[in-house]
This record gives sequence, C-alpha cells and structure tokens, in this order.
Amino acid sequence: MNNGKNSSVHEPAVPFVENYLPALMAQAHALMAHEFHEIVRNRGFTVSEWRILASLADRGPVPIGRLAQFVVMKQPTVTRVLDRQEARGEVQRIAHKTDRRVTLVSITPLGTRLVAELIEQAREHEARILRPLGDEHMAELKASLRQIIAMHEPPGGIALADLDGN
Amino acid sequence: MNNGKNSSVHEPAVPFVENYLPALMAQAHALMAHEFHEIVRNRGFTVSEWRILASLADRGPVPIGRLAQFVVMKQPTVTRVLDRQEARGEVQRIAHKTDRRVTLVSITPLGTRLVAELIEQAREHEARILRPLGDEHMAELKASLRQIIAMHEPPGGIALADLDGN
DNA sequence: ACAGAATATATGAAGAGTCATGGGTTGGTT
DNA sequence: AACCAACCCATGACTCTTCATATATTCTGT
Repeated sequence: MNNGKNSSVHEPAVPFVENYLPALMAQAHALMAHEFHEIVRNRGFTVSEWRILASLADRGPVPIGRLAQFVVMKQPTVTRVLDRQEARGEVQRIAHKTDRRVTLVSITPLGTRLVAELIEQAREHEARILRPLGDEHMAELKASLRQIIAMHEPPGGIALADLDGN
Repeated sequence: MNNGKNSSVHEPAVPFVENYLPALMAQAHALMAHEFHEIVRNRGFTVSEWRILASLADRGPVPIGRLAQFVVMKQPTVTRVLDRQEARGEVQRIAHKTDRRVTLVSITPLGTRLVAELIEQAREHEARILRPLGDEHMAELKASLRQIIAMHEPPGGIALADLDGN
C-alpha cells in the first residue's frame, strides 16, 4: 500500500510531500521552533543570535567556519551576526595561537548569563512538546536524527580537540 | 556514560544543542536538503519554487494561505514566488467560486511535467539517504514526525474538502 | 440592513541571508 | 627560498524574505 497511486478516482491518496522526509522534518521543526522563537524575540534576540549563543554555550572557543556548520548558516551570515553580538559583549573573537587564518569565537560571561534562562526554557519547552511521544519514541527519534547527521559528517571523526587554540 | 556532566574537568561532555531536538532536526534537515537542492538549482528552480511545486503536485487547488503552511513560508513570500511561477505558466491562480477573498492556486500541466522528474529524483535521494537506517527505523522516524506535526495542527482535523471551490 | 470585527491576499519599505570575491595566512613542492 | 594551491574570515552587491499595512470581501450581532 501507499504506492502513490490510488485505485479509485484520480484523487491521490497521499500527496508526495506528506511522505517525504525532508518535508516532514521541515514542517515539524517549524512548528516546534515557531512557538519558542516568540520567547526568543521577547528577550530581544533574533533567531540567529539565539542559535549561535546556544551553540557556543557549554563549548570552548570554536572557529567561525565550524560554528557556521553547527548553526546551519552560511559563513558570511555568521560573521555578520557575530559582529552585532561582539559589539554587545555577548561573544568575543580571539586569535588562534598558532594559525592566524583562524578566528575563534567564544561566549562571554555576559552571553552565558543571557542564554542561561533561554536554554532552561528551551529544555522545558522541548520536554512539554515531546511528552506525548513518550521517552521511548523520543529516544528513537533523536537517535535516528543523530545517525542521519553522522552519515553526512565529513570523512573521519573530526575531534573537537585541535581547535582549542591553547 | 554521556550523562551530561563529566566527572573529570569542567569541560561539558555533551553541549546543549547536541541533544536539543529542534537543533537536531534543523541540522539533519539541512544536511539532507543541501544535497538535493543542488539538483533543484541545476534545473533552474529556487528552493522555494521547488517546495511550492512539490506541495501542489498531487493536490487540487489550494488557498494561498494554506499553501504557506505546507511549505513553511510566510504568506507574502508565497505570493511573490507564485507571481514568478504564474508568469512562467507553472501554476495558476483561480478564483474561489463562493468566497471571493480566497485565491486558489493549482499546478498546471506544464508545472506538473517540470516537477515530475524532480519528485522522482527526490524519492530516490530519500531512499538512498535512508537506506542505512532500515525500513523499521525509517517508519518510526516518519511516524514520530507526523505525530509532532499533528499535535500542532489547528484544532479539529481540517479536511481538505471545503477548499475545492467547485 | 448596517457597523464593526474577522478573514484572505497583495504590496511598499525594510531587513536578513547569500553569492562572489578580496585580503591575509599557511603548507607543500620544486 | 620562492611559488602556488588550499584555507579562513571579511565585505560589497544583490536577492530573497519578512514586517507592517492596505485592499477587498465575508461574517456577526443588533
């Protein structure tokens, strides 16, 4: 069943996009994120700023290009958002000790303090959203997503070891 | 292991975003979509145009606002993309028979022909991507995503029945 | 039947993101 | 040592998207 062609009339049973994984992911993500993004806005952050701060939290200095991968944005975009955030003192650029091509970014104490609440709310929001799914399914879901991500990750396992600039 | 707090030093074991569902979904989606979007570009479509055509395929006339929900775009954006597509004859606007506020859009035979190949390639791409997951996990994944979407869907089950304008 | 609230799309102005590219740096090769 | 390819981030020009609002139509209560 579900072969895309319906036997009765010419009205398709299930449209392509309703069974297409990227479409399902985009929609599910949008619905989940939409709610939380209002909270983000109310705190005076754009969505991009939130994602960058959240990604830098609990993490040491990261090269800008690598950060762009995490937050799913192009490098020029990240550079520009970082400009704003650095001006506000939420993040800081620091030179890599040995490779002067690289610019590392890290979150500042101020930035950490500002995102702390948002992260807490994000956790609660996530928990509330996922409760109906049940722990079992939720674990499965995350595992599958991680596997998809892992499959697309660059060749070897790029350890976060060699980017500390210390 | 991997319980969020590392016993040794103050370096966190697993950063917040690596276990935050929206972040996982955004990243997994981006990685999957990125590959396919190159194909889309090569055919002369923007990503937005592709999503709209794919959503209109296998479907009757749809109100523009409703289409915006499907494709995860704001209504003004959809209106503008539709302008381009209508000018090219890939979609067409048709008046709703009884409610003149509503503008319905439907894909044209030309549009259908143009997306047909892309949809086929999308199916293949999806299958290739998901093969390592296994049918079992893939079904689980899609089911969970659909459930998340369903939970956020407007109140009752809005049937697609009353939008046909016929 | 009318005023006002509600709904659906379009549009002008503004903003955010991206492409193409530039400047500066490193590493490997000859 | 000098050269050249590869690499990383920054920046100008441009496109796409979005916000706020206008326009048009329908609905609701009196």
